[in-house]
Amino acid sequence: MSKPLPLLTTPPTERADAARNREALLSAASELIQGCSVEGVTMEAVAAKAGVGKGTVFRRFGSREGLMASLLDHAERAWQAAVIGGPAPLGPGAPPMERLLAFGASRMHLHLQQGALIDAAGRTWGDNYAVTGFVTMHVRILLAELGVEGNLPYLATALVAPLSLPVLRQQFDQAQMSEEQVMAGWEELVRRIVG
Amino acid sequence: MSKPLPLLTTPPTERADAARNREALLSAASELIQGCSVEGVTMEAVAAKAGVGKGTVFRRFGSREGLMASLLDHAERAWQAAVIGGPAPLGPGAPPMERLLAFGASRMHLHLQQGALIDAAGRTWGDNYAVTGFVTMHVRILLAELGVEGNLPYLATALVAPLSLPVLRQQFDQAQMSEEQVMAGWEELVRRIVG
DNA sequence: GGTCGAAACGGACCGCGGTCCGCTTTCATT
DNA sequence: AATGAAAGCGGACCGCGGTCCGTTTCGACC
Repeated sequence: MSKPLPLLTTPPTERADAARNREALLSAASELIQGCSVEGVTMEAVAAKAGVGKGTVFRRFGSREGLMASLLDHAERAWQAAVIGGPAPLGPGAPPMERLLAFGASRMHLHLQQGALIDAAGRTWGDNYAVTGFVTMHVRILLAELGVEGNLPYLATALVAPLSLPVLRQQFDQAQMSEEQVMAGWEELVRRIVG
Repeated sequence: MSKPLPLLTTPPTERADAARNREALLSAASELIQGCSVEGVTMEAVAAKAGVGKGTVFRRFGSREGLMASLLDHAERAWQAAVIGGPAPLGPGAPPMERLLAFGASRMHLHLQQGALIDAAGRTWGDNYAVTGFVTMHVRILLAELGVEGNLPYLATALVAPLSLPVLRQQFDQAQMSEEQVMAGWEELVRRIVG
């Protein structure tokens, strides 16, 4: 019996040992970050803790930024799953405006929680289309459900932009705002744009 | 005759040789960046071109990011001067809405022009209050002149956020937007917020 | 089970950012 | 002009991110 059409399964299959090492490295990195600060974690330390050579880490993740981005990816997937199929109001089921406000609060907290990791991942994460694309698309759909008319792609981007880490930092550290104040400001922005 | 109240002149005076070296280093860095890409310019190369030791560069600017931020500072000062006292509509004299739209276009172009430098300066630049503070304050004042009511500090931040480099990159590289499309989107955002 | 090509591995090696400390320069004071 | 102390200087040195290439391991096929 012929094997089931390789092209339909997983064309560029990852070797078993490679997959094992990827998991070991992600776990090792995760644990080391618990212990020290993110900046204090070196690639050599991660490799050692995972029991592999340094070259392997770079082969798997390309760079330090790539490794950090992979760690963020886990949290991001969980968050996206909560948006797509989790409990309301973040997930489906609540009215669009409630969902939108829940989205803003949730996204803000995610960015603050993962702040150090986001910094460490740099543009490898920031330019990740799977992230920015999903987020703006979600907002865009909610805006459509709210009956907003106009340039929805741009408006969605404009709503997401003030939730970015640099902006949040500026508001907390320089403008001395509290999380509640930031969320209140964002809600006002939303209501102005929705009209 | 006593010297003129040191506390009122320049308490932490910079020594003459130090000032000379600062200028030499900034010039050297500037010229090297013309020749190579920003990432290709090393601190040692800057030091060598300026005819000083490597330690001096770090003494003056603290870090590579600090040096890059100092380079950006020149362009930023010129831009702020144009906003404060340059020709309309960016400078004073034009109606607030015209000034605001000119501001957006000008700021966008500045970010795009200095993109590589902004990346290289990292948070040393991004957390610079003299920059974010000036920009949001300017927008805030224009919004006030336009009779906008509500949380002006937040609205100003929300208008500035979509002009940030990561957002612009996302729009150009991922969403395939042209500069005109981005500006049109921003203008629509402005009109919605101004009402 | 044996064979073979491709993929993965590991650690020596390199370049750059950043630090450190003994030496030199500046300049206020006399 | 002499002087003393603080500020500045320079380059050897360190650690980490990233590369390279000879060796090892996997797994597809016989």
